[in-house]
Amino acid sequence: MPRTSDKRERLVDAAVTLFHHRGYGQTSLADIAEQSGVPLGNVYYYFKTKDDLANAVIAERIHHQQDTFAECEQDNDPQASLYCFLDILVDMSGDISRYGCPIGGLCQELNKEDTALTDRADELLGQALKWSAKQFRKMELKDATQLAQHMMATMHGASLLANTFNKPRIIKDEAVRMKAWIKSL
Amino acid sequence: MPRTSDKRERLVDAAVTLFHHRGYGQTSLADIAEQSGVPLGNVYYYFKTKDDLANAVIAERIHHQQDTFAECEQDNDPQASLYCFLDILVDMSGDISRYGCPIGGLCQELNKEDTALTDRADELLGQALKWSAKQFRKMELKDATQLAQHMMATMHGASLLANTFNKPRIIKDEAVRMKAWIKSL
DNA sequence: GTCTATATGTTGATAGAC
DNA sequence: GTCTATCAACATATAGAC
Repeated sequence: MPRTSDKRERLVDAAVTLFHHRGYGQTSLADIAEQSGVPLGNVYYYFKTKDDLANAVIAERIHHQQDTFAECEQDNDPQASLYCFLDILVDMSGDISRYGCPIGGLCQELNKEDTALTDRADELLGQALKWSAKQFRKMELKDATQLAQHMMATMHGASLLANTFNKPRIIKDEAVRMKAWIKSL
Repeated sequence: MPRTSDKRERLVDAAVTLFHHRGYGQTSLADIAEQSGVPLGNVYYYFKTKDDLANAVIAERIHHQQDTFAECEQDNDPQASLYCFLDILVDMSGDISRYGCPIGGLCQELNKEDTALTDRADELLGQALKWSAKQFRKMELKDATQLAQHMMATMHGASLLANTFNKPRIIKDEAVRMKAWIKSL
C-alpha cells in the first residue's frame, strides 16, 4: 500500500514519449509497460483503458504547455513573449524534425478516431491558439485571432516539413520569418 | 483470366480513401477488402504486403498531384499557377477539415514508421515543394526555395488547424493571406 | 497494490481447393 | 485468377493468486 509508488507517473512519462515517437495507434500498452518497468497487467490498476492513459498524457501536455507559456510571459511584453515561444520551438527543432511536433501529431492522429479523446487533443492546440491571440491583442493589433492562426499554422506546417525532410533548419527559418513578420505588424 | 479485372484498381481506390479518412495504421486490409468488394484472401494476389498496397496508394497520389500541377500551369504564368493551386486547396477545404490533408497525413504518419515507405511519402511533399519553388523562380524572385517552403508550411499548418477545429474557413483565410503575400513579393 | 496467467478479438499473411 | 478457411502474432483487457 505504498501511497508513494511512482508507477503511475512512470507510466504517463513513458506514454508521453512513446506516443510522440511512434504515435498513439502504433504504441501498445505492452511497449509502455516495458519502458516504464511496470508489468502489463498492473497498468490496468492505474488506467482502466488505453484511452484513459491517453487522457492522462494529454493532461500532462496541457500542463506542460501552460508552464511554457507562463515562462514566456515573464516580462509582460507581448512581443517578447511571442519571440520567446518561437525561440523555444527552435530549441526543440531537433526533436521535432526527428519525431514530429508532439501536439500536432496528437491532433492529427486523434482527429481520425472518433472517441471523446479527439476533443481533448483539440484543447491542446486551442490553448496555444488562445495564448497567441492574447499576445497579439496586448499588442493592440486588430484581428488578433487571425494573426495567431497564421503564426500557429506556419509553425505547425514548418514542423511537418522539418519532420518529413529531417531538416530542423526549416523550423529555424520559419521562426526567423515569423519574428520579422510580427515586428512589421 | 480476365485481364480486364478492375479489382486492383478498386483496391487502390478504396485504400486511397480509407488511408485518408482513418489513417494507414488504423485501416486494416479487411476494411479495404470489404469497401472494394474484393475477398480478403484475394488482396494478396495483387499486393504481397500491406506496404506494397501503400506504395501503390502513394504512387497514385503522386500522379494525381502531377496532374493538378500541370493543370495549374496551363497559362504559363507562375503567379497565376500559384493562385490556382491555392484555389484548389480552398475547393478541398471541406474534405481537409473533415479528414485532414491527405498528403500531410501520410507524411506525418509514415515518418513514425521506419519502413522504406517513409521515403516514398516524402516524395509527395518534395514534389509539391519543388513545383512551388519553380513558380517562384519563374517570377524571378530570390530564395525561391525558401518562399516555397513558407507557402507550403503555411498551408499544411492551416490544414492541421482546419482539421483540428473543423473549420474549413481557416484554409480559406490562409489562402487569401498567401495570395496577398505572393503579390507583395 | 502487485503481478502471472490468460481470455478474447483482430491483424497481416498463407494454404490450398476450385 | 478467385475465394474459403485458417494460422500465428499481437492487441486490449480481465481473473484471480499473492
